[in-house]
Amino acid sequence: MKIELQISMNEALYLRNPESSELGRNILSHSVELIHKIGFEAFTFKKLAEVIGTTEAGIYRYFENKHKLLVYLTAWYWGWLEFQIRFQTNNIKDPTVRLKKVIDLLASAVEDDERTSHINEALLHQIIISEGSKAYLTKQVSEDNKQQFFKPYKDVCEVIGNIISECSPGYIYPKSLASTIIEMAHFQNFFMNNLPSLTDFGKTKQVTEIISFLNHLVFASIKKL
Amino acid sequence: MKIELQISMNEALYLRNPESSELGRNILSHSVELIHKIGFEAFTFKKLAEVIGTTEAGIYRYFENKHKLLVYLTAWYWGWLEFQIRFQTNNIKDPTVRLKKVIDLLASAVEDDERTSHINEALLHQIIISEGSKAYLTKQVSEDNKQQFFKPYKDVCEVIGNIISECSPGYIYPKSLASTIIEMAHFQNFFMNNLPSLTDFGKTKQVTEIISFLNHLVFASIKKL
DNA sequence: TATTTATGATAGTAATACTACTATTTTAAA
DNA sequence: TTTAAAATAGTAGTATTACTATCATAAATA
Repeated sequence: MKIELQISMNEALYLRNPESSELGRNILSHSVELIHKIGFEAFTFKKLAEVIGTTEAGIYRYFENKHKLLVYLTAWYWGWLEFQIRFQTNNIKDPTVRLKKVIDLLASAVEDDERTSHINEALLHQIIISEGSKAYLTKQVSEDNKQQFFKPYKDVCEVIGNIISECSPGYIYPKSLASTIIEMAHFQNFFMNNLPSLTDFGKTKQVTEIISFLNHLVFASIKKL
Repeated sequence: MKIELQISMNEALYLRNPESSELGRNILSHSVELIHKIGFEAFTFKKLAEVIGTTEAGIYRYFENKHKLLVYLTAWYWGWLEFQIRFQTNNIKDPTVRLKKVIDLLASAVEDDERTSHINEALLHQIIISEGSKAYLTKQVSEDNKQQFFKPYKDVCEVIGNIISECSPGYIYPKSLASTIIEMAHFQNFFMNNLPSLTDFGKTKQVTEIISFLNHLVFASIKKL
């Protein structure tokens, strides 16, 4: 039996639901590939339309502009990741074990998830690493936030913050520590591969080392002194 | 006596040295103001030229494009900050005290430095917080890195990494911890002001709380167990 | 004084980021 | 079954962006 995994998206992110038609799904899958290939700055709706074999205007019927599309893709990613976290930590009693599992999920290279047909999660994970922060590092961040565009990201942060608090009820920075490990899971990966002298993993370039670093950082922080 | 502070810049960052002429210094000072005001995405050389009262072509004689200008400004900032760190930690024996001072410098709101006439460090600090990562989160990061554009950033990271190692010679992630506190000094500030639920400082919005968080994070991490 | 150098003004091009309009197909109601 | 509404596709056009090139003039310097 094949189970389809549907992630419910904020309707203000699109003009027409891209999950609802062939063209829409093509926009999602090919935008992931194209952004991964040429980077978000060089990515345009015209180039995307050429790849898909449709017209620029066709893309604009689904997304207002490329910023909205990036926010859509990041929101999708965080929604998908929250599901992964809930699924993979389900039935694990010990919050410490759950927290370790979360760090694994955040930092590990993602494999393409068969349950979501059109989006390649492995490529999307790479995009989140190198382009993800651009979704909120803008002048419109507050307006976008009012429209709840970043809710999936904040939800993941909250879930992780809650596990941290479960591990260590007295720790007073659970949310900041959560956002720190989320961001660092990505930044240390980017640095390791592109600016290796900013990390201690430049020689081996192993994600497992990032995981060890993050585990040490987190468990040292929440330990009762 | 007024002492001028000159930061030596990588020559590949500009076409004509902006420190060498009135127009060049105007480009620097007004680009800081304009990027701060409208954000890097909306910032164009045409708008900058209008503000300064010159022409677009005039700006292009100094900088190849706005990306190079952003990289210039971030490199300038990190050069300036390294000087601040060396100056303010000079003659302090205890590496622990030095490390605390560094965290203060990274996270604190900057005041305009009288010794650098044209650049407003307070505004530049805000730009680094919200736009700084865009200098390296690009497809050209490796080429830019080969040209040493990020050396000032890496130097600051190395200085901090060395202090960490001095505090705790056995700690095996000094560089990654250094890049973590640098990035988090900025990201926690951005989150606190724009996406407060990602932090524990949303109520007071006090930079001192970020400093406490970072101090706890760092000293818990490097403590011998 | 001659000459390099910096700035200014104007124009032009290709690409980007859209919007508007028309044609066609699909669906759904009368 | 006819007809009208709705969705989709394609064409064309505009304003802005991101430059480049040219020429004139002013200032600095040799």
